[in-house]
Amino acid sequence: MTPLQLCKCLADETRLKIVMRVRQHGELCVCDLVDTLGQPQPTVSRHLSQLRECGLLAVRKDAQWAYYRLHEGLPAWAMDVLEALQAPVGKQFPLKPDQRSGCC
Amino acid sequence: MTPLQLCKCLADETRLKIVMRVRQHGELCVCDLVDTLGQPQPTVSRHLSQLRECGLLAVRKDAQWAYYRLHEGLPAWAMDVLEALQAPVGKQFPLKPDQRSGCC
DNA sequence: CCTGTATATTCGGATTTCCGAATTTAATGG
DNA sequence: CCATTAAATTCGGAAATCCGAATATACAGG
Repeated sequence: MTPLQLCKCLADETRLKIVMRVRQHGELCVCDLVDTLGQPQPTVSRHLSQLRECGLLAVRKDAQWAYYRLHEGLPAWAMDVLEALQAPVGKQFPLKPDQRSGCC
Repeated sequence: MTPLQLCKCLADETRLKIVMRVRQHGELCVCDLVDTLGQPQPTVSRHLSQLRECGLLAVRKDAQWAYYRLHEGLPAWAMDVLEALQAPVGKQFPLKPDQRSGCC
């Protein structure tokens, strides 16, 4: 995970939103992301694959659902970047439990 | 300057290097950047224009030279992002005064 | 003026990135 | 089995990005 790779991962609106929201919630399933992002499921899934392959996100699969989280092995500087980016964007999307899609 | 815009600015190897080096030195002229980046002058100039237009860099022109610096009006969270990114990349390019190109 | 140096801009094409549509895989429950 | 739901993948084309080459602009010094 180089700084350039991280920046490229975050240089797309959908991916940036995904990472920020996953960071806020600790763990999110794909259907929650699809609902709140308003983007078609294949699009979200493609971006998730990308974020997984570059080591930014990790998955946990439970039955038919997939739960994404920040990868534990992320270096400290990367976590610092995400924290700094959350300041202006993150606060705007506080997702209360009762606003969840409830799909899973 | 939104987080997405910042990430896009930094999602290119040349631009990332430019910003990190400018941040380290406070101010750098174009010819210094051209020399140390090993990229053709039009390429560097194009990236500098981009970074200027999005508000990341500011210019000071003195005679035939142009000196670039981080824009003073950058929000705190953006400065934090740059600081976090400097940890892994920045330390690798400490440019001592006697390693300057000396062109200006 | 004329030359040389520093920087910026333009233009076309090549490459990369992104997305829509359709399909596939996998797991669950009847 | 079959239908349904969640998620991933594939494919082709559209759109955005990047770069090389050439040119333009601006300034300094003779």
